[in-house]
Amino acid sequence: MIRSTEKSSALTGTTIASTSPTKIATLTAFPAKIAPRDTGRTNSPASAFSSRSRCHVRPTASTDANATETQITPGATPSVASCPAKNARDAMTATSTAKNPLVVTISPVDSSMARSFPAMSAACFRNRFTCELAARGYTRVGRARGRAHAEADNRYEKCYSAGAMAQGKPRVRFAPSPTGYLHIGGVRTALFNWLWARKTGGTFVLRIEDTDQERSTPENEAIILRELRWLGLGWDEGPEIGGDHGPYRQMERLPVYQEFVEKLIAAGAAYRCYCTKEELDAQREALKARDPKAQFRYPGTCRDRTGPAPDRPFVIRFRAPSSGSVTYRDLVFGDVVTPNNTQQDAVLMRKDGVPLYNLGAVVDDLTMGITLVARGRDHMINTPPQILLYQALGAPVPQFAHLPMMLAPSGEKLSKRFGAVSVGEYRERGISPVGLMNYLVRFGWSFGDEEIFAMQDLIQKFSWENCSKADGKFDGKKLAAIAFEHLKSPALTPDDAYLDGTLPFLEKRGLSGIDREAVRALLPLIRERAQTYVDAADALDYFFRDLPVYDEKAVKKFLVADKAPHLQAVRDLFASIDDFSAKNLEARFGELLTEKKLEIKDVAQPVRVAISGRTATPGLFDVVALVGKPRVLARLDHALGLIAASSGAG
RNA sequence: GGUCCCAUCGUCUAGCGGUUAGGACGCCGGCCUCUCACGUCGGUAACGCGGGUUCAAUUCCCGCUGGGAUCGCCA
Repeated sequence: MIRSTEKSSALTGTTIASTSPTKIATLTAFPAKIAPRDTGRTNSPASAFSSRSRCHVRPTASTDANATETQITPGATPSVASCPAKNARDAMTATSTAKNPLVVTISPVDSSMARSFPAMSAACFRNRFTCELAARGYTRVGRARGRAHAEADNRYEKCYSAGAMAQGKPRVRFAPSPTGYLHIGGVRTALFNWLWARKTGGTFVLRIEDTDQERSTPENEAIILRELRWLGLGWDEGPEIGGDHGPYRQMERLPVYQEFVEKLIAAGAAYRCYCTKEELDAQREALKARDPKAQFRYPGTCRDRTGPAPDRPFVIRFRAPSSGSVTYRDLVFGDVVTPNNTQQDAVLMRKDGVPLYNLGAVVDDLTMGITLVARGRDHMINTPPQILLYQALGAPVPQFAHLPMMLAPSGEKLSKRFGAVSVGEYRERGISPVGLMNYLVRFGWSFGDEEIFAMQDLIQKFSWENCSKADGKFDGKKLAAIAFEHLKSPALTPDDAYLDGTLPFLEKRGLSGIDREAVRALLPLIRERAQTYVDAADALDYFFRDLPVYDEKAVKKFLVADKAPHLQAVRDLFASIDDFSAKNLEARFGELLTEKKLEIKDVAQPVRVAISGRTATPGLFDVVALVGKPRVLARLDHALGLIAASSGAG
């Protein structure tokens, strides 16, 4: 029984009916309607639910006040329940065990589609169906592939947000290891976490994962903290500022890991392993020699060891389950199912009591109350074993969000080999920090067609839902262009920020003690010409010297003997002018040109070179006005001197 | 090889079953112009392949191919 909001125009089959949801059938009969479509093809309803299918639904405790329209009668037994895919069966089970009536809508849809609803393909219907389940208060475990689900995802996201707010603010973290400079990929991870914390009023925790004692250094840590501050990514809890969940360096938390390891051992989820690294390496080598393709797994020598413990150092291993699977709902990637039989008894803690990554991360995220773990996709493979640890600990599992990877233009992992990968290098190149973050945030995240954002914008607009899943390649030109957009616009980079960014580079050029306000006055001329703060300092250079640094080629080309009379005339003209405003200068200059029957292009370049030392500057009269009469005259005299000297010598 | 993940211009992306497949960077050309820029106008260029579902597939489903991640007492 179909009700649809038909429009007669829709009968043509080309016009789309209203975009408002079109209500459809009473779904008591739902299973019978979708199942029987046996086309005789291989794509039967059952096979439509393959093991690759992504839709999972689970009843939640929610009650849905809106569920008054059309309903699937709870308890209805779907006739496709016998389909081979467990996932699909889960979905169907949700139907049959639903406590609340379900409402199914199709939107938007044209009337012919609504009419043919009973015959819709199982796959197609399943999508609609699960979307609506999710939207109606059912937790869909994971995002389905494809876009038909986006609406539900969207609504789901809102549900989630609301839920998280009710339970308490999100706590997110950035957990770099101080084994090198702060990598721009790491910055992106930090940024996404930071944005989420700021958007939701949550907490951004900074944790230093310094358990790799071989490579971690305090210097590297200091650099990371400094760069994060430079970017404006301040943390709410972490090194140097403390917090209620500290300490925030893993090497200062060793007793915590010890405590959790003991819990795990007591619960039988972990055990002491007395095998030495050498023994295992030898076994690994032996296996590789026998069968290069085979993958070595810990043989379980100490797994069920009985009797007295050997008097030897031991590591702690996880007793990994060999059956079942781990499923988690990634905020970006949707459902991820990983069978446990691929897990092995990984080492959790070294013999010296220092935890390995998975243990450290889980214990810290747990004890620091982290509610959402957002990190690079390269960590995705670590998530199932970490969830297993949470479960072994009887602890709540946080949410996860993985970000697609940023690759070098070659498609390889972004590394030093590619070029600049550390934040410091971009700072030294004079890239605007907000511009850098704007580039980074647009990498794997989008907001319609918008490209340029102020940080406030981003905080408001950011969401996991708009993250993409595909890896991408770093593009330095695009970064430069976006950073430039930020420097160009006073709205995006206020004068004071611009000055803060530029002054250090002026100092590097030996121009220290410069009057901030004097630079401020020049900013309008500079902004649209400087892609970076380095460019800005360069463009500002000759305003702050007695004499500019003369470019050799420019001098050779424009400060030549036959231009000397022009320069002299200009010099005399300028000397006679008291109102040194750009406007007045231009007017008087024009008169001179008319009088001498000259064209501006014959004179402008020599004058420009004489005054700035270079061929490319802002408008000539702006430059003259801002360099100021005394220095302009001095420079013209100097240029005249240069010409005289060279023609005398030549 | 096992496991996991992904797939729209060269690059970053929009797209949520009907679009002349949009924007941005890059590149090319025009305009503006005292130089350099900015700005502006225009051009270039993409749905990996094969099936299925549908009146209609870039979009939903499956397979293939391709790419990536990972398989450490690194993180």
